[in-house]
Amino acid sequence: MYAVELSTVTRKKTEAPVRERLSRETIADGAVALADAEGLDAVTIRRLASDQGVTPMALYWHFRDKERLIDGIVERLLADLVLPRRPETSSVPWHVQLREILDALLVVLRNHPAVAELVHTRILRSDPGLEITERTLGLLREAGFSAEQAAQLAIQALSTMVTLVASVPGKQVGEATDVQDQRLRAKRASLQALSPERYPYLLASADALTVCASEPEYIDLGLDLFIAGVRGVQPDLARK
Amino acid sequence: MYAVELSTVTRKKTEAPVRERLSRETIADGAVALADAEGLDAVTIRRLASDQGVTPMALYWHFRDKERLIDGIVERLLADLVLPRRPETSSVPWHVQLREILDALLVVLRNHPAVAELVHTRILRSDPGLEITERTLGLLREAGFSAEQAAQLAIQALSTMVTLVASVPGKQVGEATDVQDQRLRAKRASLQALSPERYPYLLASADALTVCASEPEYIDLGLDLFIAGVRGVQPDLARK
DNA sequence: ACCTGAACACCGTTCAAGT
DNA sequence: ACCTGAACACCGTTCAAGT
Repeated sequence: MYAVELSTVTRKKTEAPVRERLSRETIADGAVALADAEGLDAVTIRRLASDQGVTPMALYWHFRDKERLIDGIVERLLADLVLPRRPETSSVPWHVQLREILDALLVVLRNHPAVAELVHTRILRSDPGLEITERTLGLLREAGFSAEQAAQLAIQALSTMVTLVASVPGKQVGEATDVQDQRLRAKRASLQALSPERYPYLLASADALTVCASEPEYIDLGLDLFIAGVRGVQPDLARK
Repeated sequence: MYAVELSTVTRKKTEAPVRERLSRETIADGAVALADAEGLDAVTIRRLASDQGVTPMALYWHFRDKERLIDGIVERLLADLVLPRRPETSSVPWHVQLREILDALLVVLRNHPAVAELVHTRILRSDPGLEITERTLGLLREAGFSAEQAAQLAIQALSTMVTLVASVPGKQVGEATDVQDQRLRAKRASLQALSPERYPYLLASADALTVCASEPEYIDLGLDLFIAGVRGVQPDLARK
């Protein structure tokens, strides 16, 4: 693991001859950029510090510990969230509005898929996260769900979106293209080597299980699936 | 982080005076037990070795690296998977069978929620994993989905089950009860401190967002949701 | 207010050597 | 075949000190 990092990665310090001041924002931005480029594992305190041309301990003035730094990353990510305006008439069905809201979340997650998973446990720690949860809960209540059901569905909505972005088959951020090709080739081959008697369906879907032909299609299907699910479990009394 | 571990955890070595032989199975079992007891973060090569009364390097004779060891954990977990028999008549609708299969997966995941997330990228590396995927694909094809759609839905089915178990609100494996209480109290308080004008629905659902009143209910809702979703996106021609 | 230096207690892993 | 010892290149974090 370390060996791979050492041999394939050249540490590009982004330090200017004279460094600009550190701040929570520049650190978090650096972390997002690093994750996008080399994957989440590359995001360490020491690496972030060295990229900024600064001692690891410098970061501790801005964040209490790594956990808070990660909170900062998520906050930075969700800051870009643009929620659709609340419609003025009540003519737009709740499930259409819910889809629009979740789509807005998907947009920011897909901008930085490497850090998407971090959002999972941290939605309620930022303003935009509170906002989107509030809107989601409102729509679910409108659909007839109880406060408790709405809470459970809202949590599942958000984590489904995160999982969706993080589970696109064949994708692994920060992997060199040749390594990725090699990995996928091996995976496909191991599936195609299976017994056709025991695993006919696996063989028929081997390609699609290995790599996603169309990422947008995959994501859209996941969103369709979730919305259809919520409509399917909607309390009968409120159905509309 | 380390400070916390050091102060709250007493390293109980399970070594007998005379150690029994190591094996891939005993190591993987130890890892699962450790994760159950103290959370996934506690599972390190060095800790596992020390628990078995052995040098860290001893593990490298049994597993090429930590990645493979984790594969071993997942294999161990999925070995307990008991799939329902294939019904002999075709009178059982596909979605009922799909539910039974996913329920079987949920059973093993819920046995060891701490390692559930590891299954996500590793289903196809074990025999039982191939088996459940094959069955899932078969039912989806029967429902009228294409080989590609079936693959995408199968992946989402499995990752939804994993996420479901890993996302039960308020749960965090390997956390001392008093620490957990404190964390949840703080979370609830921060939600209840929100502005009632801006966040009326969040306030109404604050408790349910903090901690799960009923875990089985939460999981069941998630499963209902998924099945309803698949039925909702089922190609019209094949609907039955 | 913002950052550095030195130190500590951990990681995963390699390589040569022991039985 | 199975395991140990010593070493390496990393981690996050604390604490005291510098400007």
